[in-house]
Amino acid sequence: MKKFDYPVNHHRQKLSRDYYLSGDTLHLAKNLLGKILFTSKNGDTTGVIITETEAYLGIEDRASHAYNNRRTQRTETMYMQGGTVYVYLCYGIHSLFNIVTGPKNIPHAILIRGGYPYHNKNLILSRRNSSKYHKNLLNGPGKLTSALAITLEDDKTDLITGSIWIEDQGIEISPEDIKITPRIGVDYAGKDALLPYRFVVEEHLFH
DNA sequence: CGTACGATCTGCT
DNA sequence: GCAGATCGTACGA
Repeated sequence: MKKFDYPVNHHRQKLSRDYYLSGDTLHLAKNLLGKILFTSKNGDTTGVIITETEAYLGIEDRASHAYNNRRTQRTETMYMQGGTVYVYLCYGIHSLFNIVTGPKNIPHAILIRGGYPYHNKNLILSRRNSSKYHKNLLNGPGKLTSALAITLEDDKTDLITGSIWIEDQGIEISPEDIKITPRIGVDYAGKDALLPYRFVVEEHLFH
């Protein structure tokens, strides 16, 4: 069993506006693997290592909410500047957490689909109604938001100034440890359903 | 207005 | 492995 070697000296480095403004959403989706996603709720801060992402490439991507330049009350968030949080309700139950990327009016987003406990593990466990870590604890976008107490009210939060943010704490994921697959649950997207826009850290790195 | 359905999870079999 | 939960959103009448 291989255990990931965390950096000893935490050099807390919150990701900047410029990071999210990059127009290369596929690169960002890969680069976000290993970064730490934090939320602060009622004075409690929790953080998870991002281990799974999916890219949604705006108006030309049939799987994207913003396909064909669709602008509605819900999708308006996707047209905000990079570094904005996009949360929407899925299946009537789950709040899914996305990061808007690129400049204003380019509605790209990255769905965060999985993580590994990093900070305040006890609160993460209790929010997930679990007594100990197991491999299915945070392996899904709804589980992740549950663990971090992210709700629809967090939609439009700014990752630079708000109570949700992402840090680089020096965890590097090498390309050979990233599995690339089609996205999950987008069968309706026709040929775009097969695009290799899902990025998953090999499971053996964390447990 | 009415209705169909979803970037899912859980519990039960 | 599968059904049921559960409600906001999108879109058409």
